[in-house]
Parts: sequence; C-alpha cells; structure tokens
Amino acid sequence: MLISMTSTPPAPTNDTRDRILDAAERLFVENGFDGTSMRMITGAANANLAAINYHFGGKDALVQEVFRRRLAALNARRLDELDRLEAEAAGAPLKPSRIVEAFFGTALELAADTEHGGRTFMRLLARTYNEPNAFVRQFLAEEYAEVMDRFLGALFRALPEVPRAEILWRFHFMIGAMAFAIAGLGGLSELMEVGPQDEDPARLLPRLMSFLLGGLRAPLPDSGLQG
Amino acid sequence: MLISMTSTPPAPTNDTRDRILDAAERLFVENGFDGTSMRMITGAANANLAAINYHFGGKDALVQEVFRRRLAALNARRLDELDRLEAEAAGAPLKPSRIVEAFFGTALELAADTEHGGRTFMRLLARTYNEPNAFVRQFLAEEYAEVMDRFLGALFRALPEVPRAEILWRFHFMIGAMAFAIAGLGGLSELMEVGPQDEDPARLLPRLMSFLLGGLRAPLPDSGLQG
DNA sequence: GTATGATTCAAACAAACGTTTGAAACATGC
DNA sequence: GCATGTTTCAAACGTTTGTTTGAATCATAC
Repeated sequence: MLISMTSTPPAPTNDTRDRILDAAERLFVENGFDGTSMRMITGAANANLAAINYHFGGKDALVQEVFRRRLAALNARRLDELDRLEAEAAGAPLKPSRIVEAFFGTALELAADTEHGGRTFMRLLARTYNEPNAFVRQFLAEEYAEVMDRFLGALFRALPEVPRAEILWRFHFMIGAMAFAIAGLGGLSELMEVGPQDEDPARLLPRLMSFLLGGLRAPLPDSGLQG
Repeated sequence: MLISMTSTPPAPTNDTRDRILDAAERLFVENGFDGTSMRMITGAANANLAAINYHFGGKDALVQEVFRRRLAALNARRLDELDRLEAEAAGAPLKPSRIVEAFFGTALELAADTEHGGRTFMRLLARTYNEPNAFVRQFLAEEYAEVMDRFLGALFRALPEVPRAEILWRFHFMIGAMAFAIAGLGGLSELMEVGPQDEDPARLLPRLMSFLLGGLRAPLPDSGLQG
C-alpha cells in the first residue's frame, strides 16, 4: 500500500475503522472481551459484520488495536513527565511523591476526560489488569515493560533505604487501588451501595494521591525474619 | 434444614458435584466465566456434560454456587471477628487498625490456604471484583451488603473526625489494593516481570497491612472546596 | 467514459456454545 | 427376586460464535 507523497491528508481517517474501535472500547468495558461478539460491535458501530476482519484482520487484532491507540500515548506522557522531573532534579534523587504523581496523575487525567473516551478507555484498562485473557496480558506486559522499568528504578533511587521488594509490593498495591477506583467510576462499585457517590475524578485525584503516598510512606512491616 | 441428631454423616458429599465445583473454580480463574465452557469444566472434572445441568440447573447457577459455598463462610468469619472486637471494646470505639485487620486479615488467611483451594477461590474473587458480568456483580453485592454495612459503620465510629465520604473512598482503595495483590498471587502480575518474586502470602499480610493503614491514616487531601 | 483499487454488503461456513432428552447404569429398600 | 429413585451417559437440539467468500458499491485517476 503505497501512499502518494504529494498532497494526501496525513490521516486518511477511515470513518468505519474509528467507529468500530469506539464501539468496541465501550462494549468491552460493559461486557468483557469474551462477552462482546463481533455482531454486537459492528451493530453498535453501524458497520457490516465483515468490516472487523477487513480492517483489523480478526477479533484478537481488534482488541489489541483498541489498547494500542491509547496506551502508547498514555505511557509516552508518563515517560515525558519522568524525563522532565529528572532533568529538573539534575542528578539529585527525586521526591517519591513526584514520581507517584507522574505515574498516577497522568492516568487519572485521562480518566477524567469524558469527551474523547479517555474515561471509557481507562475503565477498560483497569478492568483488564485483572483479566486472565492470555494474549491481552501478554500484550499489556510488553507495552508496560519500559514504563515499569523506569518508574521502579526512579523509586529505588528515591528510597535507597527501603528494600526493593517492599517498594515493588507497594507499587503493586498502588496500582491495585487506582485500578479499582477507576474501574468503578461509572456506576460506582455495587459492592458498597452507600448513598449518592461523588464521582468527580477531579476530586478523586487528590484523594487517591493522599492515600497512595500515605501507604508508600508507611512504616515498614516487621521483617518477619525471626526477629 | 433439619439435621438428624443421631448418626447421619452431615455431608452426603456428592462426589461429582464437588469435582465440578473445584474444576470450575480453577478454570474460572484462568479463563474467566465466558472463557470457560461447560465442556471444559466437565472434562476437567471427569464428569458428563449434562452433569452441570443435572446438579446445578445451568451454567449461571453453577457460577453462583462456586461463590456461595466459600463466600458465606468468609463473610461469616469477618462478622465474627467484628463481633468479638466490639464485645471486647464494650462500647468504646475500636482501633481502626483492628477493623481493617478483621476485614483484610481474614481474606488473606483464606488466600494463604493452598491445600483446600482457598487461594484459588480468593484469586477468583479478586478477579471478579472488576468483572462486568451483570448477574455475578449483582450476586456479590447482595452477599456483601451486610458485611459492608457493619465494617463501614465501625470505621465511621472509629474515625468520627474524618468525613464519611473520605472513609468510603479509602475503604474502596484498600479493597482495590488487596484484590490486585491477591489476583496476582499465582504468576505474579506480568505487569512487572521483575526477578523472582516472593509470593509467600504469610509475608503479604504484614506488608499489605502496613500499606493499608498508612493509606487510611494519611493526611486528608485539600478539600478542594474553594480554599 | 473506462479502469483500478478500496470498501461495503448479504450470505454462507464450520465450529463451539448451553441445554434437553431418553435410555442405560447404579443404588437402596423391600 | 422386583420396584424406586438417583445418577450417568451418548446423542442430539437450536443458537451463536468468528471467519470467509464473491459480488456489489464507491472513490479516484486516467
């Protein structure tokens, strides 16, 4: 597929393609991957059933593309933020709170965007963290490898006195807290059907950040090593 | 349900029934509900395909029974612990750390049991928190209603100076942290493929507890209300 | 116009799904 | 022995699944 170099608009913007991606994103959040059929997707997208195989090659490839088009941008922003912090610090160790903000703030910002589907996508992403679907997890692991490396490294340097295993676990806990909070953003977790929830993610950010930093700074548990 | 006091063994223990439940539990963790077919389950359980419909009435009813048989016990233990704490306190407000321990400690204890499938079940439960499957969430909400009510009430009384919305959110965060940690217990989250993880949940409990309590006690975020 | 490539469409494909059926096998009490 | 109720089994049911096909439609360039 050669594209003329002369004057073609840079984004051919296949209408059907995007409608399918948007519909899939939304339906995946509501019904899961296996619970969403291609007929549901193409139906919601006002497209023909065969369009998915034509544009993406198959259902699995569509799932990957749903993640790829947004996750790449999110993780690039995360790395940019970290680059900026490290440049400002000029070699000095970073404040842990800044590192945490760079990672989770960007995610919550995206989750706050209800106009362009950022919220929907973040709900899907959060939901997928706990999804066993083999090849999706594989895909996520690859997509996250660099970001994890960079942020964990930064935390290790920022907290040299804390055992690395401890930092690893706490980063793990933080991701879980965020994922659960975001996953429940639309129709907040039926687990606690307590009164009218305030769902404004603008207020969620400071709330979550206080909690995460409190957890990160908590006193270390007794090492458990016979003493 | 009256049980003869004389000598009937209390559990008739239908062999096939239990084999199906165990196989389903394991396969649901690995493949999700929609990703696990009845043929996979009965195959793994060495049972006939029709056995599920015979013993449970259908796939949905099987899913419910997989949860019911274990979740009822877990939540009963949680309420017992809380009862015990409140009886000991004799009217005085409880220490928040004790409340948190009663809720999450019981869960991690179950997750530590690899002999009788407690670990498998807790992984399934954690995974299911983020699962959209309509009727499963409905079922979980009902099964959790009382426990949530009691524990949130206890936390409200233990932390009268903290806005209830804040406590609610933080309890939410805590559940997320625990769920993510437990869900990754077998084959720890591919998200961070960092070295040989130490997966001993006996060490997970103090680690998680430190983090949760640190988060719970963190300074409140700026209210966000204009100033 | 005509030709070329990209996209859409209705229809069909085999495979897998949850469920139902009716007969066989088993257990248990008389 | 027979009778009764429970459990297992192979086979089939009608749907729904993801994918493929070949012709129709659209756009663009010549």
